Amino acid sequence: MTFAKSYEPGAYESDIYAAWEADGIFEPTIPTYPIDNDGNGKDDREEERPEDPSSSDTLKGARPSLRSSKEGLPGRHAYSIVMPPPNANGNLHIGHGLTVALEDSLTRYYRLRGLSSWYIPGADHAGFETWVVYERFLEKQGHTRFEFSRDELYARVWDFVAEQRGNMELQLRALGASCDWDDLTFTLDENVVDRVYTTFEKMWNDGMIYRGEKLVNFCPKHQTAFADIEVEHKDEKGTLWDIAYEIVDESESEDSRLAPSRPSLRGSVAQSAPLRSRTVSNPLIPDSSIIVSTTRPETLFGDVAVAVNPEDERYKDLVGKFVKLPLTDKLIPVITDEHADPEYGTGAVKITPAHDFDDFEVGERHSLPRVQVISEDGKMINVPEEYEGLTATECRKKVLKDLKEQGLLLGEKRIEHSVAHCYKCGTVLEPMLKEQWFVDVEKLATTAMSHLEKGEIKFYPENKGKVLINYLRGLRDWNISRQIPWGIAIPMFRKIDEAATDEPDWIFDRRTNLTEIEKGGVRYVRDDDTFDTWFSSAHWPIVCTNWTEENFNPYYPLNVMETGADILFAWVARMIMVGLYVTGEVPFKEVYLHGLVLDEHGQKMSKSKGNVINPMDLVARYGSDAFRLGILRGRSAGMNQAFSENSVIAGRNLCNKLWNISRFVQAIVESEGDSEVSSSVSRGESDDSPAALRLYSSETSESPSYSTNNMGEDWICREINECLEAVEKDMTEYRFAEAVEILYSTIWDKYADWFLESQKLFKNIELLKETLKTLLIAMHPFAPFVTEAIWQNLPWTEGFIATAKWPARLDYDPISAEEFEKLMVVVSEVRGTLQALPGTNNAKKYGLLYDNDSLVQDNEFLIKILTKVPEINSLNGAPRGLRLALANHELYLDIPEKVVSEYKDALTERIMAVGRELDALNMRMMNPNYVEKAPEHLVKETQDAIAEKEALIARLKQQLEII
RNA sequence: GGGGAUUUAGCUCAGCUGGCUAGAGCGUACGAUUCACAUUCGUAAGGUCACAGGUUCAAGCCCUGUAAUCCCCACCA
Repeated sequence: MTFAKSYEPGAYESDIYAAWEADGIFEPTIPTYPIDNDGNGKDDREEERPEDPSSSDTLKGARPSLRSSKEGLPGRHAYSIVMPPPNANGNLHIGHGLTVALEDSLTRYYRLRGLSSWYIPGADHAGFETWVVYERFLEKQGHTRFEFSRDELYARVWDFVAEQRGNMELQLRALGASCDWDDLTFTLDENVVDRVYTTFEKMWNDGMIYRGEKLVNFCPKHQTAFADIEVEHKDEKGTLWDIAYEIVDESESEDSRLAPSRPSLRGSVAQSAPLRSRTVSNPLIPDSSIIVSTTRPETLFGDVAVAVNPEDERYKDLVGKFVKLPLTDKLIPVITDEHADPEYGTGAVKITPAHDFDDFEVGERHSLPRVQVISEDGKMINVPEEYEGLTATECRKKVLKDLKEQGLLLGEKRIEHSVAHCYKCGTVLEPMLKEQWFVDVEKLATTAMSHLEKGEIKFYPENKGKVLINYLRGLRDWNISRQIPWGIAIPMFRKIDEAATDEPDWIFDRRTNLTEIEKGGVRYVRDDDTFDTWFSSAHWPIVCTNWTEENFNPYYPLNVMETGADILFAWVARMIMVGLYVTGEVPFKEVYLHGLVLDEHGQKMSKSKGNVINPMDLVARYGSDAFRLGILRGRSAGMNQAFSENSVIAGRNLCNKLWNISRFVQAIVESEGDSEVSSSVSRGESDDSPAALRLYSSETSESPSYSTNNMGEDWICREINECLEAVEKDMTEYRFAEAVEILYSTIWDKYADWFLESQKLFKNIELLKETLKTLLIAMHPFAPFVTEAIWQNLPWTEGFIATAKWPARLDYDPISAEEFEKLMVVVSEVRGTLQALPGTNNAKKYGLLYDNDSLVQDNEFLIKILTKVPEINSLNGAPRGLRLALANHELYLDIPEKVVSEYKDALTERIMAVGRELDALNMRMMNPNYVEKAPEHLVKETQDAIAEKEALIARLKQQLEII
């Protein structure tokens, strides 16, 4: 293969990925194995943070003996990370692009560091999301869900998803995700379902699962309930109506008091007995009524009380009395409850436990019945005949009209209040009384909090740990039932043999493939609901790593959980709770949360705004590496940050630069190097040794294959070492953008602009090879394709760069490296001054004169090539030309006096600028406290700087006088 | 009401343990061009670090307060 003139990602990427995959280099190398009889296999693990492999002896040397009796089964050296499973049914969006860029960089980095890295891919059945898509699909075909049984629907969606699947996996490959595809976990895989059932059974046996009649947020369109977290609250304008409830004389109502009943678990429509109509006071006189305010008049039929605040003096006398529910004969009591806010409206509030979350709680406190008046399909039930069957909206109109006619509607006003909406279709959610399965979260949350408070999980950004604790503190019981067929069936069966009174009403059974089962002669029917997807997703680290009770698993807990900050509560919190519950360990040691990718103006991407960026489109145009580099740029943990094509273009340019650097080095090696020399760099790994084994090949302190011959060479070694150190630190701290930035500047500004330029003069073949190799490996986690493409093109590298060994530090002479910095200052000053001179193309016109300056004298050719001045000579005789503004050098540009005088203004400005700097330094030294209290080295630095600037000013002034 | 963030160059963002003469990319201006790369090279301009106090020898960074922007949770009869 040869190097084309520019890097064409499209020509390499898919072949490279296929080669990686064919060689199985993404597979982890450490197996799990049974725990010994003593059962404490886990405890032998040494506390090891692979995130910090730079500490010298972490990776090299002694293969950790996890158990002396189990040779060859290392317990560390494992690095595991799971992919938040993308929807199996969809395409990747920009968020997935970021996810892969982050996670794959980590995976590749730790793979290069020699850890057995396992990036476990997944696909999500995305219960509700996919269901919505499928239902729409059904509708288009003229069908509805009600034509099919639950099992039929499940089978149909399975096929539907199977058709779509694979697309997403191809896209992940295109992004370079170094996943082990054999271990892809689908959220409906058998092992997932098994594990979920096991957990559910355990919870059931532990008494943490209960079936409760509670109010749930119910979407009338999708016919399913949601968890609190899935509800979207929006502020909307609404109307608040004042309605008079007539007060009934206590004595009259004594006999027909509405008996408060205990809310039974099953009793949904404990309807009060209808009461005969009776004479009442004049409704038009407010004194005879109690006025309540409501935004939902149609639910008044479900009212079971009117509540006032216990402190509210206005209603003291009314408490315990009864009021007549308008449009009916029902009498309901006036009760006291803190919920009633004396400041709001009239201070009296109607209580409708079956249709309002607060009222539900009030009802619980006062043992009030729950009267459901709106059914799941949105029709009125349990209401007077003339309202029966109306939709809630129709009913509202009629109720208002009828109230008005009776003079009971006393007022209305427009208000703004927040309304719960379906996050998918925007329909207003109806609080609905339903029996659902709930998880009692108290124990789970308490345990999770205690582990979090002990700092067992490190969060990036740090504050999210506290946010999570705060959330867990107020967590309410978790509704895990969903009324959609596409999901994991809840393994609970209800008794249908009425006669079997001794048997429990509900039993746990795994045979969810059957709608009806028999056990002990009793027949049971399957609950048709499925699990909330977060209930199964909460097991993700457990199921992806194949964690079991029996085996020691070096990949659990995960090293890191990387996911979106927006699902901290929905997912991360639940993984922690369930992980602890199932395994007793936190499921991951660190959490990195990324924010949203916004458009270039900081706006959220949305289809309606038309500002959606498709990552695959950018990959197609600029290459996978360019995309990855671009999206990591300027990004930090937890922040919603803008993204634009420009950053991808910058990434593309870097890839091309790297390509051309390699092309150039390769050309030098070919033209100058002889084969004998080049063979000495190969480092003793035989060609046929599998990649996996090379991971553990001992790292030795081999003597370098090169020697440095000039200060530029020492300098680049030093710079590369610093770069490596920075990248290692940045990766440990998840500072991806910084890692990319230091690589960018090292490769471009230092390696190409200075070192390679100087190598046009001095060619150090071995050093060129070694430094290029080092930079390529360091760059590989972020730009896997171009580095591999180059690696494969270079004749002196072997195997895949993807499984290469993270480079060791380069040897160099630090004094010589420091000298090069001085030379750079000289070169920059020459360039800058030439630019500032009037006229163009100055570099080629004027030579450089030095007086008694060994740095310049010794590096004449190097300076010439870097500044492009035509000649460099010793100044023989009196100074002439333009003196350069360098404190420690006697350097002149050989310029005619006429041109020099034109430079006078620039020179004056220069002197002023240095003067300002000098003043600031002097101010500092004049402060006795500074001299006394600041660290000694700082004071000395200041003194040195003053001396230097004073000397410089003196020289420049001298120059000015000459002009 | 409770909680969490953000505010630094025209734009998007770094700035970690206080030592800064505040950085990068993009953009802008000027210049270059056979010799790896115009997806290039060189040079430069561009800053009241939101504001007001405080601590300190020293504050972009720490403390107090203010303003603006944003997110999450709860409530809104």
